[in-house]
Amino acid sequence: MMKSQEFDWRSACPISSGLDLLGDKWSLIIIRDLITHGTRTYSEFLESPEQISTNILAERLRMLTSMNLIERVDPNGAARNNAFQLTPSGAALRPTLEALGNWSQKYLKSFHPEIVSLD
Amino acid sequence: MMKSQEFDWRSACPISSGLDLLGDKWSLIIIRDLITHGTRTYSEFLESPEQISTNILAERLRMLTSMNLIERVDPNGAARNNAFQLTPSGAALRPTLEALGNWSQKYLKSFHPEIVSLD
DNA sequence: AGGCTAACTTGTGAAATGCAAGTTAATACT
DNA sequence: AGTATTAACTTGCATTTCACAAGTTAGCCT
Repeated sequence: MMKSQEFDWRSACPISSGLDLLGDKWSLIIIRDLITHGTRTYSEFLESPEQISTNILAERLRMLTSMNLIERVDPNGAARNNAFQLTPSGAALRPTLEALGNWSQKYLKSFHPEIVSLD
Repeated sequence: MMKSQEFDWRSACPISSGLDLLGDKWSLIIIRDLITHGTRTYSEFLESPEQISTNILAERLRMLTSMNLIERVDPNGAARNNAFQLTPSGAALRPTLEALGNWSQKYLKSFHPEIVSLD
């Protein structure tokens, strides 16, 4: 188990620091789902086509919450049906995800023909 | 060993597809070094403060080359002192990295006080 | 109050990563 | 020309992360 406040940053570079936090296959998928849908419950995240597994989802939700990128819609409510939403700092990742999505559309089509366009 | 042409894409979403390729701790560090320095040899990559290990570096250079994001400066030359450079599609990742760097600077300072500003 | 189900946790095997050492071949030196 | 040096890797093994399946807990509904 990892307490996210005590991260091991590889360097002082902002890009590498961003990757220290979000440079894995799942964290930004969670952010994407929240940008797309506004709020999302635990089981709604599981329905995304990428098929995250339950332990990874739980751990990422914990870490994203501890880094204040996401929060419960009802902070004091019980977990059941208590969706997550982006905080301002999580929502501020939108330009990064848009840039990545645009890049992928443009340059991955030849490797991945089924890739869809963003609207 | 992985032949990058036969990637397992998790979905048709451009964001998840970008992360399938680049969503790890090292690929975008290599791209960053090339954006910053123009060209970089194998041993120059090893000097970056993040300290990639040699096997991971070799594998990532292979896969980024196979996906046409980077290339040798001298495509027909021997490996020794034959630096890498970005192709147009690799260079097109610049806006994504800038967006990520800007985000990190703004929102990670409280967790990582030593983080430096981009110029 | 009993059953259902959302939100997890736990256990175990597989894969990715990190670390140290070894190999190869091009260049530099004498 | 022969030898030493070193850049660019590869290999083997320990460690960490991840995936998959199953189990647990606690709200909610009737």
